[in-house]
Amino acid sequence: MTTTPITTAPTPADRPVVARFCPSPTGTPHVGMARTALFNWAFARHHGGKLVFRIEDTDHARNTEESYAALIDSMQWLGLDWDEGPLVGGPNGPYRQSERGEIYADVADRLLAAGHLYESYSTTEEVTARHLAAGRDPKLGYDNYDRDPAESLLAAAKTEGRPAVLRLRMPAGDSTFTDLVRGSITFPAGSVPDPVMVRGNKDPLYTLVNPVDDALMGITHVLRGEDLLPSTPRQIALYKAMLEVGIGSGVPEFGHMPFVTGAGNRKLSKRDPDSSLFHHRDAGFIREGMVNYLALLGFSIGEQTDVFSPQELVEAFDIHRVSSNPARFDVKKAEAINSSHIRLLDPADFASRLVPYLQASGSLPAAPSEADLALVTAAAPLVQERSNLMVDATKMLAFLFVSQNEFVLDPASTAKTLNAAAVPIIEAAVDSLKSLAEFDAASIEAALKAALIDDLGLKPRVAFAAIRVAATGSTVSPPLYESLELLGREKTMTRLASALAVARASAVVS
RNA sequence: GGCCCCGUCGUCUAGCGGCCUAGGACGCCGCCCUCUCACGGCGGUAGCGAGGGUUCGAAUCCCUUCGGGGCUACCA
Repeated sequence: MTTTPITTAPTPADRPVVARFCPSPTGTPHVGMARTALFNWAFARHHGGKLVFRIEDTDHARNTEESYAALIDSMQWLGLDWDEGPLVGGPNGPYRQSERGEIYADVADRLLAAGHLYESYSTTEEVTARHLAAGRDPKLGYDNYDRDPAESLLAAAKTEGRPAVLRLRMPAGDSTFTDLVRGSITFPAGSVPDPVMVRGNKDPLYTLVNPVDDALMGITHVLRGEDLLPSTPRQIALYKAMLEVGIGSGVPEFGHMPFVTGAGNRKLSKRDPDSSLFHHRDAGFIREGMVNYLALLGFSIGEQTDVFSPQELVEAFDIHRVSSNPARFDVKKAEAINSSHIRLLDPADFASRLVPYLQASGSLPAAPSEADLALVTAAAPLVQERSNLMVDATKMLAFLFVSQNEFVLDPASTAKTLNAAAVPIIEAAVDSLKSLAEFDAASIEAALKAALIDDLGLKPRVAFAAIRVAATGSTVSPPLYESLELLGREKTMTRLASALAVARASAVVS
């Protein structure tokens, strides 16, 4: 038996990069999946190549249209555009495998005719029985028994009416290839059994369909999760077989990216909310923050830099610099990165991105008025640098949008500040504010300081705490004077009056 | 069990034989700033899994070992 090493050919300079992202539409988009999409996108864009977006929906039992829509949504949200695929089409479509059945059947026929595929009638039980009988480990997997079956056995199986699966005849010898992120990897001869390519019911499997499409779509680089690393030898073998029957133009290069893990060192479970991309979007991650953090999971742009834009990522991306060890998804760090990006936003941009979050939290109606939007624009700068997540901003701004009868005082804040000692403070504040000529931040500041700091001799932090809770409902709020200005004189006076009542009541009780 | 991958602060990483008494970031702990909360500034905490080699010199190269993970389907 001769040894024929399987090696990926180096990409010729005249072969433009064509990367691809090919998820299965099952469940809700996972952050690990998003990271894979991001790296393929960054790789393609960095090299001025193409990104093919393909939907691997051959498993009819698990695929859903909802999940398909979510996939598109997540790509669009992250700003990862593709050159071929759903919505944009392309010369090698369709891009949903469920619509490519005839192509796979044709390829399988040609491979079968050429002898690269063969009919296999062995059942799992029969394979196990043979291993046991020969004193081998029954977990060894398929034994390649049907490669060259005696005519009689084949005929017997056929007359029994047993359906045959189609298996790929793996070449002899070690499988060696150079992984773009891990370097040279060798699978010893005999460690990869002949894999099933087509089911007994004629349905093509992922094992066939994925390389077939990559070949037909001219994919030059396959960047995917390391869980697929063990399937690489059989895929390379399939590529070579296809080449012999005139399908495709070469074996792509492979790069296997490390897992994104959760707590412990376990794979981020689908049930863990941190695994859900949209969970984070709903919590207030902005696109730039998520892209940046996802990129940090296995890639670093430089020794002292960890905040960068999608564009900077594209410019710097180098698949050879991708780390080969798994990365934990750390929400704290992700939020810190996100907050940096929120601060980097142009104020007007920040304000407009705030609108949907304000709508989701109920502060704004589905169709906000001009006045509503003007208030958002005016208020946004007060919270832009105070927010790690967009929802932080909505929480701090809610007091501006809530009507007086829906306005509620935070119990803990109220207990701490709206007590007997607050009565003279609020009374003085009311007096100083009611006759103010201009109700703007500067005037409010001057009036409040004169009345509370100078006249009552209070420390600022105790003087303003009661006013803050009275107006915003909480001890945590945007800056006070600006908040009052935006609230307006009328609402401010109303809230001060009702807070005064609360303070007096608490004084009576105590 | 077999095959494969991985192993630097708690976490993500820089490091690709001397620039390392190991750098950055997040977290955490102090202090400063301050109308709250943040921002910002300053300082601190903490790491090369272990054992052998190779070398004048090893976080960096080799071997072993231990640990973690993946694959081992007529799922993808």
